[in-house]
Amino acid sequence: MLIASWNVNSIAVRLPHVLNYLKESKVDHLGLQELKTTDDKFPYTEFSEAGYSCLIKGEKTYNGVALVSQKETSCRLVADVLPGAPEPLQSRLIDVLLPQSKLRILNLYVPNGSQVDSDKYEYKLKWFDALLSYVGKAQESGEHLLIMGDFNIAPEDKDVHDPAQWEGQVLVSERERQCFQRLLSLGFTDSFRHLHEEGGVFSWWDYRQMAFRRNMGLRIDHILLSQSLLPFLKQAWVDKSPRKLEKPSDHAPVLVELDL
DNA sequence: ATGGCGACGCAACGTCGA
Repeated sequence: MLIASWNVNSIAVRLPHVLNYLKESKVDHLGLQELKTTDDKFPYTEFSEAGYSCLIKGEKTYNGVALVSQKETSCRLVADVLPGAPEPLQSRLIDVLLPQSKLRILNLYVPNGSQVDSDKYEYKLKWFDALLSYVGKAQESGEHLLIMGDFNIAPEDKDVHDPAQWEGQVLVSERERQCFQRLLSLGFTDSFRHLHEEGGVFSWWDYRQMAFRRNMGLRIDHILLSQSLLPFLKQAWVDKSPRKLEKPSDHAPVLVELDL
């Protein structure tokens, strides 16, 4: 089973890339973030014609998440709102159960945080507190749990192209990293880091400064696995190829292969 | 040099992202 997470920065603009990617990569489940569109404008038909069904939580202009799954898999929406998330409510979580494999997939778009000491930074930390509570409750179900998405947190300095330049900034700050560690402490494993020790592997590169060409990036997109899923992990990687296309998203897909 | 790029809403440029 192939599972991927991709911040597409507008599904309207990136639809051709996403459809091509499904065709080439044969992923079974693709979590999308930053749809930047409302549910009624989501391109259900195009995905359906490609053999995929979609559970989505859209929003006008900002945010928006979806789980795109091969049609033959039965999927049940568990939640599309994060209880206890701070106001204003934003579309940043979709929680889907695949009953056949007893696998629960949480697809997230964690708030960016703007700048340390901003209101948005506090929003991010509060949102993450709500997430920790939610995940704690989800664990009581006894299902396999996979948490993926754009976390907007680079867990370690080796996930940052220039740690000195980024020191203390949003996405790498100590409080954000503590949030990420607290989530791992609940019993989750960063799939990529579990299989790869090396730094310098990133999932996001700024559009400016020719950052991608110079590999000036951050690893902020992650797929976390519950302990019960870890024995099934075969591979974890970042696929940089879509970032090389014309008009790319600033993020690349991150993937896992599970022997489920 | 704190902007560079890109999407959105909307019809000029401000907001947001990371």
